[in-house]
Amino acid sequence: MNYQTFQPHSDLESLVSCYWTLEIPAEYSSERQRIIPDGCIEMAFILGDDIKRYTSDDEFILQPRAMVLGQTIEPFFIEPTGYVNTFAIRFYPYGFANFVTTPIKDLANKETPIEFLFEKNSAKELEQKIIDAKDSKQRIEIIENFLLEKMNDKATIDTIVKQTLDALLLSKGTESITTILKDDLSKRRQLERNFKKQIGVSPKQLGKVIRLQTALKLLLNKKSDNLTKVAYESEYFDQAHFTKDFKEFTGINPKEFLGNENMALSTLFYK
DNA sequence: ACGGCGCTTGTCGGACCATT
DNA sequence: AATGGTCCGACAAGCGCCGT
Repeated sequence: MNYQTFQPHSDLESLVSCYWTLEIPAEYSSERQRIIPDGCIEMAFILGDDIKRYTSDDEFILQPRAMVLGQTIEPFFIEPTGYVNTFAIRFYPYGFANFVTTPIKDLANKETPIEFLFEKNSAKELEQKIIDAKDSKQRIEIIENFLLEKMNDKATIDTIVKQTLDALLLSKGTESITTILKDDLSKRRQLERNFKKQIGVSPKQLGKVIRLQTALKLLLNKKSDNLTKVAYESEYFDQAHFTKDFKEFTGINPKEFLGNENMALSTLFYK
């Protein structure tokens, strides 16, 4: 297995978290993988064999080979059908709205082929270029040119949305929306509307995702002492509330997660 | 498009419980 | 004593709708 991340061009670094590639030979390719919401929007190009995404226990779809995966607020499962080779762009929560006119909320909880988001020919052309490129370095160049060009006719992000988002990130998802708005309570309705449109989920939901991610990082990196401690450090009211949120976003409870889950991928992604 | 009203729905603190 | 969990009421967030 070979997982690599790359830093974006400085003009894009406020919008793009990173580029990443994952390659797994068919003979090592693994069983079902649990994907946990992390607040980011990804654009991914499948360069290897198809990848399934389960829509229920025993039903699945094949993911589009050039797609955008919007905000998710519940766990889901994917499974390689053979050789895995993926190139992807990880956007910050607010990052992707700058490149498309589609409301981001329409992308939530599913994959959208890129030809639905960009002018059809340019999407096709982009996909082909990415496929033909000889290495990640070239792919990054291609995608950066594409994005930088799109940014020129941009719909830039709302200031209230950005402020709220910054506050959420800073407080690791613990600050209440009302507190963030403080004196500007008149903006509440507007914030709700714009946040959903530009980020894809409501402010509170993103806050919860961020808070859980904080806890998850603690669990994975520190090897964690006990769950109570992790809960308090991530500012959950107590361990019981932590478990409840954990289950909501991951589908399992913390102990199961630490115990028997194949955490290879999760660990990779939450450095 | 914005701000505001008010109803519905969701969240969280807190108390408490069963299992190990 | 630690852990994973339930339930409830108060309050926060979400949302349709309406006037500007």
